[in-house]
Amino acid sequence: MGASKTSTSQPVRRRRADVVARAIDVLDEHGLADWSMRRLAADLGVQPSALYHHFAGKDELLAAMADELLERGRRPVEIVTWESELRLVCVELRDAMRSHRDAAELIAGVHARGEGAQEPVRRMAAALARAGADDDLARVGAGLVLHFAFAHVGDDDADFALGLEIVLDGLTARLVR
Amino acid sequence: MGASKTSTSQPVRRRRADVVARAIDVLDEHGLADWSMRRLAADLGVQPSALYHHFAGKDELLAAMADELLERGRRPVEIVTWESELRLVCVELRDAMRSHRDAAELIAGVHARGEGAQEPVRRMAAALARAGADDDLARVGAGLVLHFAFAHVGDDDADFALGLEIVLDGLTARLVR
DNA sequence: GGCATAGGTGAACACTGTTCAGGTTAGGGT
DNA sequence: ACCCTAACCTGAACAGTGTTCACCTATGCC
Repeated sequence: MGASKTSTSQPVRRRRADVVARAIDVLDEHGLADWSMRRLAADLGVQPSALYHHFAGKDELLAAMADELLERGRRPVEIVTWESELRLVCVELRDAMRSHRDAAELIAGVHARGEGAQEPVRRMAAALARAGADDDLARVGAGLVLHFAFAHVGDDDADFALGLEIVLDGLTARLVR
Repeated sequence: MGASKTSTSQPVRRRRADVVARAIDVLDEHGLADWSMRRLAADLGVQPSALYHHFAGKDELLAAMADELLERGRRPVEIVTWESELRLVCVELRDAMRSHRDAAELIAGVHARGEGAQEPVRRMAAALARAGADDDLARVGAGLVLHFAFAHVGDDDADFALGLEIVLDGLTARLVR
């Protein structure tokens, strides 16, 4: 961005965003298993304790990283059918999880702890609800597709597509009745 | 040391199975997050280093715990159809994952690391192959059902059953064509 | 009875996340 | 221009973690 510093707008202590960006760099360089608060702090040239002014703890920082990766993966596409929406969310998720080293473990782990990465499942549940699914079907179906995406990031494109079609078939059978 | 017998150390010999059983007790009492080699060792009245005569490391021990829990969950039931086999494996998995505190995280984590808990997915893939699925469908289908079971342990019985039926519907559509 | 070895000791290494009292710096309001 | 507040950071410490090492010992087998 070519924006110059404007004194009219908020100074925007964007330290937090810097930390997240750096945290993702550290993830790329060392992997999730070797990612640590201390290593990130060292990489930032800062004491570990400084990180606790931006994040309550490691889990919150990891959640912010996951959300950032999901946000970067968003693509503005016009949605037509509920199936295309589900497919799009899956593709976005898949791309996000493959965009950086260990991003799949990161995102799945954060979601398992219920600390973030909640938006994809909300979007899918909403799409299913719009398609006429009742609450149970929307909730279960969205969770089904989400966890399918989590579990099959490592699969090749053909396997991933096949698995997704199986799930969508099962959902269709319950929606268009 | 010299003349008197050391009062602080009394070697108690254990076997591998004893250690695993105790490890599961510790899991029940403290949860997975607070489970540690040192805590288990203390619970056994043994030095942490003694555990490394039975297991190469923490991961191997956790894998042994997961396998033990899955083994305990096995039930000898006669199988008729591929669907009933898949359902049975799911129920066994679900029961195993609910049988002890944090058993779901344990089993899913161990499986994610590819260190054990590989039998359920093999059984399901074999059932699908017997039903006429090609290699791709058997592999993808088994993984689909397995990860569904992993991801939805926390759901109530109705949600779990609904999700399973959706997946089975999707599979049926591709098998009986 | 001797011996191999499975099992155990206790200390140490190199880490981890987190907390805390206290210092430094930058911006906005008066 | 000043002060004040809040954000930001320091450095040390706490309470753990998994793992390794050299050395010792009890048990079962020939």
